[in-house]
Amino acid sequence: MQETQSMYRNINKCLNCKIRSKIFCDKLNEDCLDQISKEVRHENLPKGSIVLSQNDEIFNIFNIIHGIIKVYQINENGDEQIIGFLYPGDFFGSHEGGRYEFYAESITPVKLCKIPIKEFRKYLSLNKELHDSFYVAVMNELKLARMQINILAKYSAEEKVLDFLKMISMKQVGHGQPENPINLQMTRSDIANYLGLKIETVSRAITKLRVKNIININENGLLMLN
Amino acid sequence: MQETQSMYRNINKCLNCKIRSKIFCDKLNEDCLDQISKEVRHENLPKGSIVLSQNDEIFNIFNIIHGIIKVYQINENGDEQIIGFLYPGDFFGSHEGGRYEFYAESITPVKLCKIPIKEFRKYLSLNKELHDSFYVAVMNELKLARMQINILAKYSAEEKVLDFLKMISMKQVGHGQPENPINLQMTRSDIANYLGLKIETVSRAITKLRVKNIININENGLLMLN
DNA sequence: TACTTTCTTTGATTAAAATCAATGAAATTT
DNA sequence: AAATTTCATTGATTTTAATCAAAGAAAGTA
Repeated sequence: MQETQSMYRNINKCLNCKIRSKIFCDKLNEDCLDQISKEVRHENLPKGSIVLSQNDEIFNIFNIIHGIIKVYQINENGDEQIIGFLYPGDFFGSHEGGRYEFYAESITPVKLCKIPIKEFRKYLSLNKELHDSFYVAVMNELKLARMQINILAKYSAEEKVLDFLKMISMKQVGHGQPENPINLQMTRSDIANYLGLKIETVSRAITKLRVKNIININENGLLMLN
Repeated sequence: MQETQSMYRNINKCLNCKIRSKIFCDKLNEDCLDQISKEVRHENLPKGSIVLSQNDEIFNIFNIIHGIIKVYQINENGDEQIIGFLYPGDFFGSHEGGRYEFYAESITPVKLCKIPIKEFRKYLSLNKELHDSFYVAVMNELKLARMQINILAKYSAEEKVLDFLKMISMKQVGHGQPENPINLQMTRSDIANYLGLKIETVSRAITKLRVKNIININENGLLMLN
């Protein structure tokens, strides 16, 4: 971690950030960007890192620069419930009440942009466009949650799995990847948990979808939506 | 609808509103309240009224003063998916993108407070506390969506139904009702839809919970959580 | 490379929910 | 009040997913 960075480098960190256009950062002018650049840290973390924990006090919010994060809650029975998979350009960590409401864990190596919430709030109150843009990001979280509800309420395992694959494909497109092949970085166990199914059921559903030629495995062993 | 109202009546409409403390309105000072009172309309609607429709342009946001609203989306297959039940003190109708993302339909007679979004936005930008409070309300929606995800991902129908009953009980408490008995205003069909189950399964789950003495029916035929 | 360990798939069996069907209760309409 | 419609419960059967079990594939470690 380089604590001493030139003004020039600070500007560059945010100005040339490859996810800048995906998130509220594009609402900051160069002056602002220079200011906030000084507060922001880029962190590289290996697969399996817990970035933040449910009930911990909120000190930072995060943007994903690359890699995938799984987000889960521990429910009243002590069970893990995955509530989302986050991709480059997604942000996470902001909540009312001062404490994180879920765990965030990397399922691939990740590069994160870590913004101290205190600093961020300052810019929020100064910059109306940023405020609005942040609101859009929260609304997007809500949209995703409702997408998951619509998937979970489906009756058949096959439908759930197919919808899941379509959603991941969409996510890929969202950060500039092609819609096919589908890069399933999460384990069957994670998919099963997300969908309220068992591992074996997910596996069988994928096999059935393949037999029906709704999906297929390409020459590189990667999943394709037909 | 009385279009001519005295200043005095306007102030009273919001100042003495019984849900004022439940929602962002309590962040408005008397001057503000007087201003916004002129814009706000109270509407009484019978059971079964569609208050707003998915994809319609957003002109108003709503607070529930009394009664219950069910919120649902029509998914890509044309199926209805209920994503929430709203109670007095809940607000709905605000979305990014300028169009409502769901239908809102009364399942009891309701009294609503209807606020033109244009006016509301004006106050949002003038009043930082209101802005923050509104953000809290949106975060609360997100929390509820995640609660539904946690319920839907449960494996057994019995668990889903029990969690649903607990949630409704909590909702009642939230607007000043006792936690028991549970007033299930929605039909079995609505509950089943919300939980991703069939009507018969919901009915059987309730029977099983009663046999296990986890719930019981009191002398007035009302459901009690034990 | 060989050896673990973890992850994934498939099969057989059991358990649970959907479906089909009928009846009963409640609410609404006439 | 009677008739109709809607809603809720229960039973029998079928379908689906969970569970139990084992083997094969992939990834990580010694």
